[in-house]
Amino acid sequence: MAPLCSVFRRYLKSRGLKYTNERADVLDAIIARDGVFEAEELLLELRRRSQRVSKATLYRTIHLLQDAGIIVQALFNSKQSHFQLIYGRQPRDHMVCMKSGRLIEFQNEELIALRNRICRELGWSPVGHRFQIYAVSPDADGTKAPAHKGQGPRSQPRSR
Amino acid sequence: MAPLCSVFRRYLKSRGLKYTNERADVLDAIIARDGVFEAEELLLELRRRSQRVSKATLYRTIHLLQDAGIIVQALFNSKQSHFQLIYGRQPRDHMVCMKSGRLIEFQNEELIALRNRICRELGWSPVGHRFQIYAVSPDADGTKAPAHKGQGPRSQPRSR
DNA sequence: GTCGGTGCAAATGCTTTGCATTGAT
DNA sequence: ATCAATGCAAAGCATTTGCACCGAC
Repeated sequence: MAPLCSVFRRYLKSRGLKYTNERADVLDAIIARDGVFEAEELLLELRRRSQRVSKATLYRTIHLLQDAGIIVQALFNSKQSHFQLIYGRQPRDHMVCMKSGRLIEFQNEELIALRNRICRELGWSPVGHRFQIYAVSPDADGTKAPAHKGQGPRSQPRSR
Repeated sequence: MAPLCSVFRRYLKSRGLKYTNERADVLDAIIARDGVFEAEELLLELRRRSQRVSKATLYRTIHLLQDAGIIVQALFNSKQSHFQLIYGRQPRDHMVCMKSGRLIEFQNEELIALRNRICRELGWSPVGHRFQIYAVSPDADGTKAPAHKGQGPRSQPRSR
């Protein structure tokens, strides 16, 4: 499989766009994180590597990477967007603990098969999906941890 | 099954909160829409019925309804939140057309079973889930419709 | 040398909050 | 009467955009 940077490069070229240092740095930071990430975290990662990229450029690059099929949106709690590297990997789905906020990723062949079957039955052509399970992790069963900021199925009283 | 308003009422009472006209109106509007909705749409629905509810109250009520387990968040494209009535119904999952933006809901027993199995295998206890399929609907195959504002799997060039 | 890219600061747009007033119990 | 709820306008915050300067091809 071609390294990600050349995939990106090829994509950019095909669109008449340029492969700049900033764009390369962002992609590197994403590869380094290897998991679900949000924009702010990437900014920190970049700073850690003393690679300065402005917020504006970061967001613009994230969009390009989505178009290029290298990353996709993931998760859907909290108001900020989360992304994950997808190119050349099995798509991963997520399970979030409602008590501790712990997040794990998993893959499931059956899910894909089921997804495709559902589409076929309705006459649609599958392109992608997003699946997130809300659950309670075994290690958090008695705990009342700080919990994720997001908003999955609610149940706790709000602070107000 | 108890009517929704009394479920809501009971929830509010249990928290020492009040059942106000505004809250009742919001719930009614949600029931009337019966499907996925966003805050702004509810505001319109309310206005149509000449029931004036401020934006602030609407959002506050939406949170209460989530806590009460009457509605849940749904979808995850676009930046605004989408919700759907859930209390006393089978949870519905969604399929969004990447070309036309068309949205359909579906239910699938197998999905729930699969979800539970995945949880069990990992030792977690399922609470809920969110599943959205990105696909192309049969009727939109050749079309280049106005498409949803959201951001599922990207593929089209951005406007910039 | 050309366009496209970048950073900055300002703008957006959804959602939340502070506060004085109003209303349900 | 009391304590919560409402509406308004202001504040928040992640993300986007306008613009002048910079840099990849």
